Amino acid sequence: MKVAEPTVERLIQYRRLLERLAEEDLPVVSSRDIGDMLKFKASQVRKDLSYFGEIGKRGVGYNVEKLLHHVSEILEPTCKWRIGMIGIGRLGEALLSHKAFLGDRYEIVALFDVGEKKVGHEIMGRPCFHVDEMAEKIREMDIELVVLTVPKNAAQHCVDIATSNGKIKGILNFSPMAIAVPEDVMVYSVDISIELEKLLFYLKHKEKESL
Amino acid sequence: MKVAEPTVERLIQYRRLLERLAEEDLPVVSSRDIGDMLKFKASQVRKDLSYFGEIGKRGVGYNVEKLLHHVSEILEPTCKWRIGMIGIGRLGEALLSHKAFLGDRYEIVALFDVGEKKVGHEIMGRPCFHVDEMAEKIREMDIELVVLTVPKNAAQHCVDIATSNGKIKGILNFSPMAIAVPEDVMVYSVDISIELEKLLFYLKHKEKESL
DNA sequence: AGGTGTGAAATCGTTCACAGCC
DNA sequence: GGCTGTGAACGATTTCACACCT
Repeated sequence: MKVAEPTVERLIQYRRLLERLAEEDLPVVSSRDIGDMLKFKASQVRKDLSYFGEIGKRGVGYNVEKLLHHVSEILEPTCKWRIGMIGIGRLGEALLSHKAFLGDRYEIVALFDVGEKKVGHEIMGRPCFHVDEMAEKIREMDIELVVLTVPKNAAQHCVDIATSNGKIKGILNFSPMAIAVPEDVMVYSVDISIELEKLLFYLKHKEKESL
Repeated sequence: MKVAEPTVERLIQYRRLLERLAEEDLPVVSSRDIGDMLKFKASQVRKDLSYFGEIGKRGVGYNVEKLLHHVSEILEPTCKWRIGMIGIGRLGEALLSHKAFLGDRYEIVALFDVGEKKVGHEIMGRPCFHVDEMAEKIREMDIELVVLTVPKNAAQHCVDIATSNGKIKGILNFSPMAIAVPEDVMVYSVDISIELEKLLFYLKHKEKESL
């Protein structure tokens, strides 16, 4: 079954919200409640949730526990992913301790860098290897996913090494580069300056309008 | 003139690419070249670029300098934005030194936190104030934009204080929360775990398919 | 009454295909 | 021949509107 990307994005947010609501022991929510809290239209919420079967009760709403279970099921990965992080600068270190990477559906098992102060040491409990050993370690350690937090000049080089032995299935790219990868590797990018610049652009336009 | 969000996103990437090409003294590029480098369809590139006037030469391509100037003009803010950063944890510090915030179109002029070790000190050259002083400092220092890098429990509270005096026009939110803001405040969010989870979701689905 | 599930309509964004210019 | 600019076709996503259930 094919699921549209905006839908997946919202499902992830539903799960997050539902986890909170479940903790607060709220028994039911309506699509309108969810929409208000997450800033989506109620009809959008209903469409998303009905996509995987009828789960709500007409006239009542959705049972929080049941819905959470349902949504989690949809999102749950089949296995625990082993992740390598390339580039342990400030951003890399920040991400290492970031909640996003503390889930139990994945684990950062190895770090890669080129700095003498890092290679050969443990950083926040994970071993750090030299980028030159990366292909080897990826194979040895069964790493299928990498998080890329290197400066833009190094990005493509690191990607080439990482993907060279065909083990890597996905890359989460924090560098501001459009990286080239083999066909079967999936890339998602988080580009901080794009979001900042978008905000600036639309702020400018709103100002113009209101003159 | 209204510009679609995906278009703005691409324009930002065109500018980035063109800056590089200009440095390399490349005189002209075609829509196909640009598309290949950024992974967009050539027709998409042409549509985006023609949206603001005819700027290319048929049979030749686009003059790099001229196009860069043109695109920059479209994206250029009307003023230099003064930014406040709320929450100086690891992520905040990483962003402080991140290239995204080093541009000359904006400047982080103040930091806000609650930690004793930070408040009252300078961090990477910027003064850090207590969150309780935020409303006051925002007014005094003419801050119109905030970057929010606080834990999720603190997010809404900080947003409420920051927006309380109506000076703040935009928020770049790094916390995994749908924050509530006054109508005239624009919010963009960078949600790291959403991107990671999306990647995991589609990787799972690709695996299933290929069975 | 109140709230879900869902086809149909509307909106938004991308891609095609080709005329027109260099 | 090569490449842009653009209306028209297509595809994707959101929203509406209402039947149906409790």
